[in-house]
Amino acid sequence: MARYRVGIETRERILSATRRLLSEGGIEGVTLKAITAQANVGAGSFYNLFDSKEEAVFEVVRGAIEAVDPDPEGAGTDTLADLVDAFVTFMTDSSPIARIYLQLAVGRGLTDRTIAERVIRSHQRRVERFADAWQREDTSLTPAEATRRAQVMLAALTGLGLSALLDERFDMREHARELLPDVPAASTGR
Amino acid sequence: MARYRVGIETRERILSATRRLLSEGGIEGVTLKAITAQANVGAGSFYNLFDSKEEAVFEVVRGAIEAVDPDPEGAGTDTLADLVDAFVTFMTDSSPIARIYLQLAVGRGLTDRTIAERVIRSHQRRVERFADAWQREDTSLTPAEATRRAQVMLAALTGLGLSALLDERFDMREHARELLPDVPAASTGR
DNA sequence: TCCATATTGGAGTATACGCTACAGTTCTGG
DNA sequence: CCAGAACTGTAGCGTATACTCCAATATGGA
Repeated sequence: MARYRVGIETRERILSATRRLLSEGGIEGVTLKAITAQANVGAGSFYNLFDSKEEAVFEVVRGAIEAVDPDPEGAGTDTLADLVDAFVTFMTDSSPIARIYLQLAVGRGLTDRTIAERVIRSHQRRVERFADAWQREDTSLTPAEATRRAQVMLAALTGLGLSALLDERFDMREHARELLPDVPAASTGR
Repeated sequence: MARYRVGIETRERILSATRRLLSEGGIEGVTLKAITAQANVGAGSFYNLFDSKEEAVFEVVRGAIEAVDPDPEGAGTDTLADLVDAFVTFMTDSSPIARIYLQLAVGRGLTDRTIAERVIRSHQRRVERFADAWQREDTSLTPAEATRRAQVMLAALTGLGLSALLDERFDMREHARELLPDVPAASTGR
């Protein structure tokens, strides 16, 4: 089912509309009606290009996550600080989309097996990247230990991100800094 | 509008039904129809006793959280380990209800101001309890530092809990132990 | 040019759900 | 025992939603 050019363009238009609605009105504002109105497209056209509304939403969220990746090529050159920074940036700068991400991961992931697996997989990939970076910085670490630490660190980041999204006065970057192994000043115990 | 005895009993019946449905079918299974059928009650009776479906759900979740509180009297005798343990127990043992809690906190909290404030408040209370316990165990800590640590610790616990709920193979208790300040030489088993 | 295939719009479908109106029944304090 | 308040069940209202159907039209490779 090769696409014609117009179809591809319409697809882009739909994704833009979805992204915009997601950013401005949260996940609640994204109804099929809203998307098709915003994109100037009929419902039939939408379903000619997407299998479901969720597919469009996922696509947008995926794009937002990729946009802050410090090493999109997978060259293995990212540091722990880079990765933490990327996570914090995603949570604070693209906060409307980060909200959606958490709402999907938690709200739907805890209910829907398929989504849960999707979330777990992407989470594990992230854990691996954190663990790799950690080992690159502290070569004395065993892989198992690095993974364990990465897991706890990502959990903490997720929790901090949640706090930040719920309470905008919460300074996520400040707290996230403490998670890094060697803090320049104020040595935090571990 | 003082309640009659029958009304109070009906209320209990509705809460039991809600709790049961919540545990067995998750938040999706809890429709008004399901509740009223399970409780042998008409919709009219339900709304005579509750303002909304949510009220009943909140009530059930609140009860489940209180049930694992290591110091329900607020005597100030709970240790950090107690608090962590209670959190882990809530997440793992009452996992269906913990799921609901997170779904409400995240799914609705990120959308609905009222719910967000509710969640933030209860979160702050928990942070304070963790910080107090931490100070009791390490009297050299300043209140600000204790709070900061408590915040990060709770964030990590929340994140770990999320992992545990998404992936049942994830051993939350194991990871949570690492968060405590002084690990007494990795003693396995409990 | 031809024509198989892709695209389009939007009215219409199916359905689910929270909640209410209301008339009849039960409760309970005095 | 009785008056007024609380309680009860049923029927159905109102609304919102994702998605389908299909006839008409556009596209672009041969």
